[in-house]
Amino acid sequence: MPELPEVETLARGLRQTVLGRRILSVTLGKTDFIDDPIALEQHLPGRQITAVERYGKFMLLRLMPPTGVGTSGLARNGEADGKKTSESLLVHLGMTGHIAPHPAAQPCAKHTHACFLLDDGRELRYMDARRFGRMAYLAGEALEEELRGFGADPLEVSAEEFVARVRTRRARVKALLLDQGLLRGVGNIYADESLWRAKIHPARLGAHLTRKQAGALHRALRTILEKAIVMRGSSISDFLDAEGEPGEYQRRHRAYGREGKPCYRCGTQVRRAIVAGRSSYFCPRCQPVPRGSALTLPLPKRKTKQRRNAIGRRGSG
DNA sequence: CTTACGGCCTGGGTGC
DNA sequence: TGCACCCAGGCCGTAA
Repeated sequence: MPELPEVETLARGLRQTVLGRRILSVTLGKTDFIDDPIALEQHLPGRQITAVERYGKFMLLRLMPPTGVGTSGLARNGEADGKKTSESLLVHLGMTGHIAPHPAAQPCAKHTHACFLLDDGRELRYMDARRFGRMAYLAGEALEEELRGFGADPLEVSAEEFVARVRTRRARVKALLLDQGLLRGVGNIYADESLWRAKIHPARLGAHLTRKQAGALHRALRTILEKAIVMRGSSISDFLDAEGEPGEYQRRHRAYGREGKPCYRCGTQVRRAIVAGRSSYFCPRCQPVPRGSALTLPLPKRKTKQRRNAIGRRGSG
């Protein structure tokens, strides 16, 4: 499940391998995870990839239309061009998404749903077994509006702003960390890891944190994300970078996925509970439960098995 | 207004 | 070998 460090790792890899390449053609498989498949087929061919950026958990491939008079967008005033070329391909990997260049002659792996033939004989391929990801071609105001909906980058936000944002909210701190509108890029793994490091229980309310605690959380989050990027992300399920290599940060996990194992600080067994609708791992001793908080335990009861209705895809835009 | 919660999408893994 | 079910992240509708 790619979060900020995994997407950053991927973006850096793609920057090395596909920056400056031109997209010759587009081939799509299943398209129910793409906002407007026709737009991809219409706008991408001929575009040059002029930048690869990470925006929260999104990857942005910045695109430059053919200019005709030989003015390569990359060569000259890159900054000014960056303004003009607002065209972008947004890619969200969901939980099982992969994106990497392959030799065009190589057979497509299972669940390959988008192929972008490049001008160097390779194909940038998007694979996603569950298609929980998202892909969209956006430009101009539509792009700006999309990006406007996201909060601060956790690596850039100042301590003051982070503390202010968290302490003015009455939601659980875990939910706040996962709220992409508040902070962009944090997912379940790094939320739990930073809360463990800051010794804060995930069910604490943001407004109930002291300034010191909120500050500690800001530092913990930043430290962990930076270390995770250095280690090329966490490969807990099947994350692979642009070179097809797994990350290493899962070896450093202190809370996530460690139910029943001893806390690295105090030896107490790490617990799992459902907080903000997500599995949350924490040390009950280092991260004491807030008073009056009833924790939801995992596997609470048998559920009423009803036939579901299926259908109902993502809307247009 | 803010927050909480359940359901939905999908298919790999698991356990019976 | 078959199969029912759990789970994941993001989003949405609804309730409090």
